[in-house]
Amino acid sequence: MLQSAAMTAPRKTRSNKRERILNAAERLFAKKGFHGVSVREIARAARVDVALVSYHVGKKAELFEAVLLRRAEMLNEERLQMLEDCIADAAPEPPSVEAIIDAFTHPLLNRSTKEGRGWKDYFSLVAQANNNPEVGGVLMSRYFDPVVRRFLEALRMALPDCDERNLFWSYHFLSGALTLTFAETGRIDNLSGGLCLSSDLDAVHERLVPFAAAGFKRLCGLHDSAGRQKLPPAKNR
Amino acid sequence: MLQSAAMTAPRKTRSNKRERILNAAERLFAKKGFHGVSVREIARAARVDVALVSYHVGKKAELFEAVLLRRAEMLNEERLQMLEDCIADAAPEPPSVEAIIDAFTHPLLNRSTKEGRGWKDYFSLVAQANNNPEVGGVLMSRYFDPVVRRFLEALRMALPDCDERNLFWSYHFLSGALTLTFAETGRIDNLSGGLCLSSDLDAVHERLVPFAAAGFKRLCGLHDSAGRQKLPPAKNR
DNA sequence: TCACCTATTCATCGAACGTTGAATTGACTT
DNA sequence: AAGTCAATTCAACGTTCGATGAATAGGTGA
Repeated sequence: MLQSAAMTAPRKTRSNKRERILNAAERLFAKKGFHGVSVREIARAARVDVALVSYHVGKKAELFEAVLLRRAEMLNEERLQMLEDCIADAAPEPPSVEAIIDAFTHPLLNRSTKEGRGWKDYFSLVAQANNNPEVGGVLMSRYFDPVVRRFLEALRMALPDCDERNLFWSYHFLSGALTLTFAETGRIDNLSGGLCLSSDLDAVHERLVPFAAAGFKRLCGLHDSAGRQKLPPAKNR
Repeated sequence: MLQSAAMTAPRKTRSNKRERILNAAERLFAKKGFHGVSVREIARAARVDVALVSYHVGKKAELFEAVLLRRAEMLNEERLQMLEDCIADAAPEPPSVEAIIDAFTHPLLNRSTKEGRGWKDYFSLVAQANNNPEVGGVLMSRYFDPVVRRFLEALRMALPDCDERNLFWSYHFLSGALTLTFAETGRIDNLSGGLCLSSDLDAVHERLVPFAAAGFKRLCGLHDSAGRQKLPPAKNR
């Protein structure tokens, strides 16, 4: 994006080997995790000499970040656009909680179903990273939280006088549900005897939005602030 | 549990090195994942010779399973007991959705807060395993799904005529929210500017139960089956 | 034509990996 | 006192790891 001409058509050289490396890394990191794959294995899968990985991308950790960053940018753009659209559509009323959550989840679930395998691998990678104590609180925050803050602002419009901590925790629950979906581990296939499929993200999209919206409304109060129900103390046992 | 006497007081031999190995493995697997730790590093942390790992536990993969299994058994016992209690307390009425979800989550969150560091490490390990496509659909199913099925049966009592697929997916969302909580990545600390803390599982427990219960009721229909609201088609865009 | 620069290959470094067979210890039985 | 057996240590196997410096190829601009 920064170097305009040199990136798109630099005479005729510039092979696609860097892309091949990133693609292979994406697939293998998604399948086995950062430490579960060697740089040599990635290079082999990309049909590229090992030293080219260092040359084009850098060290192994930099390769991981490059894979993570590559798709995050376009994702974030689309999510913000969809959020602005849904705010504009509802104006001057605030948008519904459902519409906001849909703008948050739809660009992800839709890409994973409608586009190539690369996106599925990418989201599986995100799922593992998000639950990893080494990177979940750092890389994920860096790449995605700026967008998350915008969505939280919108949710404050839809849920006025909402308690801040309830809002953050509600988002946390939504993030966890979405994240486990991306992992596509097949566990629900087993549990449901084949009635539900991890890979059926359309089925998730139909259900995650109302599920999470109900949770947000319950915690963050959809009623007038006077009549809001109090949380149970949860001090049993 | 099988060998009764030899386990508890075998004269005086039988050091605790096997336990030390499992403890060190639990901590390091939780921090860096299966492939991120070497057997030698685990042995070093346990202050034990490398070969003792193979002798007492077996191969690296068997060590991982042993760590996972060790606490799963007592967890499952307590969860089932709490479920039976909550069913008995409510009888002859079916228990509330909130009570069932509390029986499902409380034994986990409570141990993680009230007991030693080992339990926190264990749950962090579970969080990573649950989101890992290599083991999330196999090991997690094997160790925890028998208990999950019992909870789903109870939820069918509380939510009669519930659509089966909605029930499974609702559980999936709950599992994701709970799982991300266990990871304790610190991401919400950053996002909320310190207002919420990953380590504050009491705050989670207060909120996860009503959040998830609202989602279950929304998806699985708390009203009479005639007046149930239909899901939006989600075919927008 | 020649120098230049990027892209690519080759060869190799030391370190760490998981696992195992053989040797040693030490408390108990006979 | 000798024997037994589980627990533990020691040493080493062959393999793979991430990284890099030096050499090569090949199209481009001077």
